[in-house]
Amino acid sequence: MTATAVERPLTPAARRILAVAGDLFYERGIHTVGVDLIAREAGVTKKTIYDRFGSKEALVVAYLRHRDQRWRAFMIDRLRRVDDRYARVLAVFDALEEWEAAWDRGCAMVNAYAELSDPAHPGRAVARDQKAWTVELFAQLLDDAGVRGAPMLADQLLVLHEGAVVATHVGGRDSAVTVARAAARALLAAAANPGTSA
Amino acid sequence: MTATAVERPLTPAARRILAVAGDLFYERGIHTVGVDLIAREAGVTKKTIYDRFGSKEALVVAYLRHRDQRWRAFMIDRLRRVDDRYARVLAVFDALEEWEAAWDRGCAMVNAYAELSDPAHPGRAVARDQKAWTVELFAQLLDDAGVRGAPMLADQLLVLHEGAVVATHVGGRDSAVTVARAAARALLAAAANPGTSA
DNA sequence: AAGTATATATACCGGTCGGTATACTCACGG
DNA sequence: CCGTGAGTATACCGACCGGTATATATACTT
Repeated sequence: MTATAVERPLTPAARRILAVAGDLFYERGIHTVGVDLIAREAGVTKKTIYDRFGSKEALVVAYLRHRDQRWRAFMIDRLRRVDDRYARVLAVFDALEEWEAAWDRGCAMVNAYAELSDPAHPGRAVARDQKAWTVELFAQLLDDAGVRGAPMLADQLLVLHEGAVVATHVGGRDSAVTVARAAARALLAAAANPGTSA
Repeated sequence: MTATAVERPLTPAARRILAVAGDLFYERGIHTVGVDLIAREAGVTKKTIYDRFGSKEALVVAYLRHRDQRWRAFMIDRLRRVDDRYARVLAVFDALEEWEAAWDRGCAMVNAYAELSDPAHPGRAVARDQKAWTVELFAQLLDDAGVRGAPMLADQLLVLHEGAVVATHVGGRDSAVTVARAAARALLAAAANPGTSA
């Protein structure tokens, strides 16, 4: 009963803290940003941070969750605009391209995984959940499009999705999302029209 | 002339430092590992570290370079064992699977990119170079296999390669390399036997 | 009017950060 | 025999780390 705290709405100061911490964590990394800096930038004292979030670790988890929610909401919104169920599968890559253009430091979940080396850190579960959600999204979209009998395809699309982000930022390959979408289109076509190959 | 230092062989202490720092940086992350810890674990004083490497940043770069060299040598060795030029393209994923089984923290280059938020940090160039080398490797293998006229394919294989690593570790999807190899096989077959699809 | 929640300001804690300074030992090569 | 390179030991530096303590002000509820 007491284990799961009630989701109370954030106080104004807490919202400011989360916004500032989100920007700083994403842009400069979790370890390099101290709570003193967050307090200063948010116009808040350290005590307020600890009163609202309890610890830096909890603040990091809140940051990752918030970021994950934004990403999911963005993706759902973009997919809703696409009528054709078949095209909607590939529209994930259009949305990714748009998202990528707005952020220059890659995937916050992947970056957090890299920084949080302790397997027990709760932030890792947030990152893992996002990837599970994404592969489930692909599976759902494929099912909606009537593409069945290709059990690996949703996982393949996840791999293309994650690889596109890494290739863009770490590899500096600007067209990686386009490249990934072309691969996705080919795999999707092969699964939708079986028998065209030996 | 004086800009590029001569590659002098590492002293025994320097080798120990690099080995220990490599393990610690990879396993726990660059920021969480201090030079005091490296000195202690390597049985060396801090002064020796700074005498040999000059700064922590330079030590990080040496770590990334060393790691990159190991990876390239491993890949080249594994590919040399495969006679068939066509199969050799997919053998990259077999080698990756073997490599992945030996390391539990994903790609050191991707992790370093996440930690080194300063775009000017020289470690970033090492990470980028590895991805450029990998895509060039794919392009060479495809050319050797006689697969031409698919200009995006090498980049697509890189995306699958990087995505497989992320999906494995961040996403916890154990079969991601297998999934990626299947996708690579399908894309390769389509490029090698054109005209089987509309 | 009292109590609670939210916030401020300021000072402090022990510990670690990357990096430097000083002094000493040892082995090797001219 | 003497200098040089490689190494150890130890102490120190200012800055920052995550986190806590204390005391005060304000605003909304009941």
